[in-house]
Amino acid sequence: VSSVTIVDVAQRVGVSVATISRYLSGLTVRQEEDIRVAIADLKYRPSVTARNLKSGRTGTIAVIVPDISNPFFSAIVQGAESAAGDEYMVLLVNTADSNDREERALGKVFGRVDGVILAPNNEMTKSPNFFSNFGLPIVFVDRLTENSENFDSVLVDNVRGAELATRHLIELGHFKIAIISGPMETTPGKLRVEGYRNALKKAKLRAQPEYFQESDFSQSGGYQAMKALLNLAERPTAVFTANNLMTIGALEAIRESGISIPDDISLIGFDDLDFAHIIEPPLTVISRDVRLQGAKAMEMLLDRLRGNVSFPPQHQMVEVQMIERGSCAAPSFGNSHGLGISSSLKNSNPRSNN
Amino acid sequence: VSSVTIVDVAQRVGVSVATISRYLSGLTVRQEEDIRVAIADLKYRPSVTARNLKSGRTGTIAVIVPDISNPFFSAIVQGAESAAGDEYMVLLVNTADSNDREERALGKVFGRVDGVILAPNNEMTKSPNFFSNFGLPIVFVDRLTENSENFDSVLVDNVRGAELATRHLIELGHFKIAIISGPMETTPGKLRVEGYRNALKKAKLRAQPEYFQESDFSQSGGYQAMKALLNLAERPTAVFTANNLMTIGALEAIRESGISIPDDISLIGFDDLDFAHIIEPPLTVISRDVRLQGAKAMEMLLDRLRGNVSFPPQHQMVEVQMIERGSCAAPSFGNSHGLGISSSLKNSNPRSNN
DNA sequence: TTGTACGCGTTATCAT
DNA sequence: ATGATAACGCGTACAA
Repeated sequence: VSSVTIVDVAQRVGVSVATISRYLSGLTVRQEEDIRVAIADLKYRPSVTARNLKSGRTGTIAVIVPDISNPFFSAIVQGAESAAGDEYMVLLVNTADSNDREERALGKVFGRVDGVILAPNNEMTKSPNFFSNFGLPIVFVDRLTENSENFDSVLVDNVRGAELATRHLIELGHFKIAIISGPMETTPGKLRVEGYRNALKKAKLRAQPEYFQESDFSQSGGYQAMKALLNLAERPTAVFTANNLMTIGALEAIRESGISIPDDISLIGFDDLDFAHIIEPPLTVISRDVRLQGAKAMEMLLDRLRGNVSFPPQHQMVEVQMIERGSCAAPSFGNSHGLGISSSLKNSNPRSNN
Repeated sequence: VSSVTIVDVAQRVGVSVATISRYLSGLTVRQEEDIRVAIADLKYRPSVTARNLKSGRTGTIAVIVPDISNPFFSAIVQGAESAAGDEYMVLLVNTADSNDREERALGKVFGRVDGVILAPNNEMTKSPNFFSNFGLPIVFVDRLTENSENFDSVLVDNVRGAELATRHLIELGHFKIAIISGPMETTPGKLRVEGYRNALKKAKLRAQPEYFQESDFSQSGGYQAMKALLNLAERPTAVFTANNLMTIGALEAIRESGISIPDDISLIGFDDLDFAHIIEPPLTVISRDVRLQGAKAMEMLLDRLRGNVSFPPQHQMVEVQMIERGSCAAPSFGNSHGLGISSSLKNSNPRSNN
């Protein structure tokens, strides 16, 4: 676009292009001052593209996520961007939860970037193979794929987080504990169910199939799953929602049904919501530092890029913590199970609007 | 990275590089089949960088926003990304509300992108000059700068939105109406105040200085501003918060103070929140299609890029609409001040819900 | 310190 | 339809 090249500057000053190039690289040259003014005068800007071609590097890193509209992935992107520093910029791609789009995205970024931070749609994608072919550095964030153990990754402690949540409910006295889970073919989907089941097992509680709702990590999915749970003859007294969006959906369904948190049902979600402390009751959640997770992914990638390509794949984990607020309480046994009638009193409250 | 180039393929097949290049461009060549297998065999991938150098185009568009963690800007980015199509990818930059970083960002993206979508930090930045120097297509989104009328832009109808909100409060019977405004040096900050004042003027209401709180579009800013309003001797009966984040902050402050919405105070915000309908009471807001706005910006840019560089600067506007939910009601005069009885007849209608 | 000249991987022009 | 070759803009080894 700029059309004024290094030769224009050279001619203007009356030196060779090499001299200009050296000046640009910070080397000491004779006519520094003349060159400076010539550059300013001509409004010369070095061509990034030409430099890329020479150097073989692009100064760009791709961040590929399934759903930017999910605040979780926004935060990942934000963390990665902030950690990129002055040296690298981030190329953002949304795969819209489609494996097809994900693979095309990988094809599209190839050659434009020096590395990739990928949150794959699910574990079935063949992304790793793609990259092992070409030797592009890649780090997986939040989610893995088959064979991805050969690559760097930054996960969260999914199992522990889910166990923490479930145990909390158990300790409050619940035993009819449901889970609204993400897709079992995703890493967090699978592992959070594992944590849930671990906790039940340790408490010698049986994992009842009707309390397991596999959903899709979306708000509407969470809504429908919660609806289903509420329609059960013997509905759970507590539920663990496996991600932020589904927690919102579940909340919606609960609000709509007119039952109250935590009196009628306890709710705990994986990942905090920025309004969790504002609503009534404030939501108890399993939380983690998402931006940090994104930043760590970027840092691992930068390490690779800085030549330390040798060391074996690193697998980092971000800690979780439970933030107790007001959405979990001991179960009330007044109305509960026993004999099918349980839910008859539910429709006693005539809130129809909204 | 791939190190296998077009000449490798050419040698393998036994033709010249020109032939391979032609095959790649879709022209008909003799040994199509041989070439195909050679490419697959060698795992050859054309160098994007080399192509960029030749063509002078990068296939990339920069999207520069002040704060990706703000869901509003996330949605802008998302809209832009989705509208980019197969031809372009988006390079994301966060300026973290710093003019310095914004200008450095412009410098960094220069040469790497074919165009820019910019939401400037404020109207004081000299970004437009920067671009007019180099002739890089740019479209402003959501915010303008001085002299930016010479460039494409996609705004929202700020004045109308603010007027709508304020008028709604007036019609409910409020006359002690406060605004928590964004920075006056930003476009939405300035124009939403204008709309607020317009509405007051049309109703022959005086804009009282103590009811004007200039804040910074952040959650904590909204929180503090609302705190200040609540501490007033004669506190407002209604407040209009000029963006999403400040609405959240205001909500926090109100919750904390123990007064109730809408009985003690009415609240209406500019821009919807994804949990606005979940909380109690659900929030009345001025809403717009943010993703559409981002998508429009991208489309305008693509139009320019497709050669229609000639037509004069376009200034599009996205429509707003009010979504009435439950956070605004007629003022209750039980506890309040002296004798502004004027609007007493309005609270005869007990519309509280939805 | 400076200049010359080649190469980075492609595409496009010009002959053939 | 194909081949040779000159650009694209820059960095750098080499020689001076």
